[in-house]
Amino acid sequence: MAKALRSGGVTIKDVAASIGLAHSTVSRALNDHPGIGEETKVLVRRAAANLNYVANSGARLMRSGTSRVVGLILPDIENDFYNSATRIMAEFCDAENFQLLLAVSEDDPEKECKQVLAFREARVAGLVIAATLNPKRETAQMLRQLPAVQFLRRHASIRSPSIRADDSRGLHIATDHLVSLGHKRIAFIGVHPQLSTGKDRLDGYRQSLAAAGIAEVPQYVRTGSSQPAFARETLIDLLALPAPPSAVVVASPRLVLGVLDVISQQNISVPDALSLVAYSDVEWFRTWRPAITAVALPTAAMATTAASLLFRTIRKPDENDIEFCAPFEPTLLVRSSTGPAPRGGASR
Amino acid sequence: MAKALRSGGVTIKDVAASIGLAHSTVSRALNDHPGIGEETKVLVRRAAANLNYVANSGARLMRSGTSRVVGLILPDIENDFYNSATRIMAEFCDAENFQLLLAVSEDDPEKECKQVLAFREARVAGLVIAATLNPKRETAQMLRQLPAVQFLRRHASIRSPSIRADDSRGLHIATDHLVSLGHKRIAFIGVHPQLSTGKDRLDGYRQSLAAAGIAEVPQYVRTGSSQPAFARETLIDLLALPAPPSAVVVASPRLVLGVLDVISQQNISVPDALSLVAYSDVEWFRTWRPAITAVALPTAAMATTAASLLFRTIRKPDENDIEFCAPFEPTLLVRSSTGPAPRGGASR
DNA sequence: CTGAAAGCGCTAACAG
DNA sequence: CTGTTAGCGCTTTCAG
Repeated sequence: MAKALRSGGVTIKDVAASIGLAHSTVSRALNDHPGIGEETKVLVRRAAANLNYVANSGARLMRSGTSRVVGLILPDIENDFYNSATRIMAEFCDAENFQLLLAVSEDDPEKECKQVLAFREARVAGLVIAATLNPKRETAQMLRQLPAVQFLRRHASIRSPSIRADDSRGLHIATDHLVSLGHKRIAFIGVHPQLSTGKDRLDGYRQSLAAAGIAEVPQYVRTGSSQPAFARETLIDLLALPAPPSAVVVASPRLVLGVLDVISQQNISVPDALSLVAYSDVEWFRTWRPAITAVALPTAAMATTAASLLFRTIRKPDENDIEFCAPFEPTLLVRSSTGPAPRGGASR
Repeated sequence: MAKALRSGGVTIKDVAASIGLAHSTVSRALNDHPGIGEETKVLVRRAAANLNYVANSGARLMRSGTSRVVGLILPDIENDFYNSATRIMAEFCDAENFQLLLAVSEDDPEKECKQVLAFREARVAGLVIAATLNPKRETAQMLRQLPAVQFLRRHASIRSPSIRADDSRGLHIATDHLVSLGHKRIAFIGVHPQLSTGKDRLDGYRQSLAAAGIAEVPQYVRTGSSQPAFARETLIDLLALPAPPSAVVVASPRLVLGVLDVISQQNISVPDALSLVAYSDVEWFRTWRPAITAVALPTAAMATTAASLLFRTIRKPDENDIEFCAPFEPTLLVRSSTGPAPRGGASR
C-alpha cells in the first residue's frame, strides 16, 4: 500500500492482488457487469475502497475513444446570460455524470481555435459554443468532426445546429415599444454586426423604425465591443449630439452596465430625459429605479434545450439530420425606464 | 486516410507511416525535442497537419500520470464574485496551456464529493475549491491527496491552504460605518454561520456592535441560504417588526438582490427609511440609485493569487510548508445608500 | 463465473 | 539523429 501510494496511484491490479483475483475480474466487478458473482462484486468494492482506489479516466478514454466530458466555450462568463446558462449546463452534466470543461474565448478567434483544439485533444464527447465573430476556418472544420451545438450566436461557417433566440424580433418589439410611446429619436447601442446577435438585433431595430416610417439617423446607430466601456463612451457621445436621442435600445446586458454608469454619473432622469430598453433581462433590472424595461430571453429553456440536444447528438451521432430548431421567442417586460417622448423638439 | 477517419482517430503511427518514419520520431518531433533534425520536424508537422492529426491527451496522461487540467469547484456561478474569479482563472489556465474543469456544487456536500472524485479520476493537476458548509470526511481526505487551494471560504477539515478575504474585518468596517452615522438598530442578513464566510462576517458585525456598546438584538440577526429568496423573506419580516431596523448589512451579493427586490416593491426610501451596506461589491452597485455603499473585495488579486499559488504547488509539490497567506483586505466604498439614522425613536 | 492476453496512443529508455 | 521496444491502466475478446 505504501508502495502504491508513492508510485502515484493504486491501480486495478493492486486491488486484484489484494484479494487474489485477476485484474480483469476487478474491472468487471467495478463496472457492474452481468455475470459476476454478487459476492465477488461486494468483495471487490470493499477492497477498492480500502485501498483508496480511484479509477483513471485517461486509461478508460484510451479504450472507449471518447471521454465523459463536454466542452463549453463562451465569450464572457461575467455576462449574466452566459453564467446562468453555465449553471444549467453544469447541472445537466452532473445529472448525466459528465464533466464540464469550460473555456472563455473573450471573443478572440485565435484563443477559440486553441480551445477547440484542446477540447478535441481531450476527446470531449461534444461541445456547446457561442462562437466569436469571425471563427478561423480551422475552427469551423474541427467543429464539424464532433457533436456540437451553437448557442445563442450562430455563424454561417459552422455547420453545427444552433439554439438561439429570435434576436431580430426581440429588438423589433423593443423598438416598437418606444415608437408606440411616441419616440422618434431612438438610438441603438449594440455589438459588432459581424456577430449574428449583432446583425439580427440591428436588423430588428431597423425593421421597426422602417415600419413606423422613421428615417434612420446614422449617428444614432452604434455598434462595437460588448464590454461596458464601449457603451459608456458611446452614450456620452450620443448625449453630446446637437439633437440627442430621447430613447435608447441597448442590445446586450453588459452594455447596459455602461449606459447606467453614464445615467448615474450625469444624473439623467429616466424616463423623462431618456427612455431605456435593455435586451436580455437580468435579475437586478427589476430592482433598479426606475425598474428597467427589458426584453427577456428564455435563458433556462434555451440552455436546457442546447444541453439535451447535445446529449442526444452524442448518443446518436448518426441522426445527422437534426430537425431545425425554431428560435426562442423573447418577451417584452414593460417596466418603468420607458416613458412617453418629450413634447418639445430638441431635448435639453 | 479514409480508414483512419472511420476507425476514429489519426494516430501518431499513421503520421509516421505516411512519411516512412518511426512513430517515436514523430512523437519527438511533435514535442519539439532537442536532437531531432529541423527538417524532420518540419516534415513531420506538415504530415500531421495533412492527416489532421489531433493528439490524444488521454494517452499522454497515462504516461505522465497527471493531466494539464485544473479543477474549479464553486457553489454558485451566478454570484458575481465567483464568475469574475472564474474569468481570471480561465485566463490563467489559457496562458499556462491548461484546461479548466468547472463544477458547480450548489452547496451540496454530496455533489461536491462526487465532483472531487470525478476530478481525481481525471487526474487533474490541482484544484481550486470554495467548499460547502459541511464537506464530507471523504472529500476532505481526497483533497489532501492533490494540490488544492481553498478559495474565499475555508473549512477546518480541509488542510489545503486558503486564499481569503478578511471577512470579519470587512463586516466590522461596514457596521462601523453605520454606527458612525448614528444607527443603533442595525440588522444583519448573512449566510449560514457554518460557512467560514458566514461566521467571520457575523463575528465582524458583532465586534463592531460590541465596540460601540450597542446590545445585540437577536431578531435583527438573520442567517440562512445565500440565495436571494432568503433575503427577500427576511427583510419583509424585519420590516414588519414592531421596532424595525434603521439599517441593514447584507453580507453577500446574491442576498443584496433579494433585499433590493423588497426595497423596490415596497418603495422604501433609501437611505432615509433604511440604510444599506453590501458586502462584496458588484459592478452595478454604483449605478443603482442611490448608489449602494459596499465593502469591496480585491477579487482580481484574490483570484490571481489563488491561481498562481495553485500552479506553484503543482510544480513543486514538495514545498508542503506553504507560507501562510494573509487574508486580503476589504475596502469600504461609501456611496449613497447609507445616511444618518433617523432622529425619532421608531421609524415609520 | 473467472483468468490470460492483447492492445488502445503515447513517451521514454535503450540501442544503433 | 533515428528506430525498437516496453509499458502506463484499463477493457475486452477468447479460453477455461
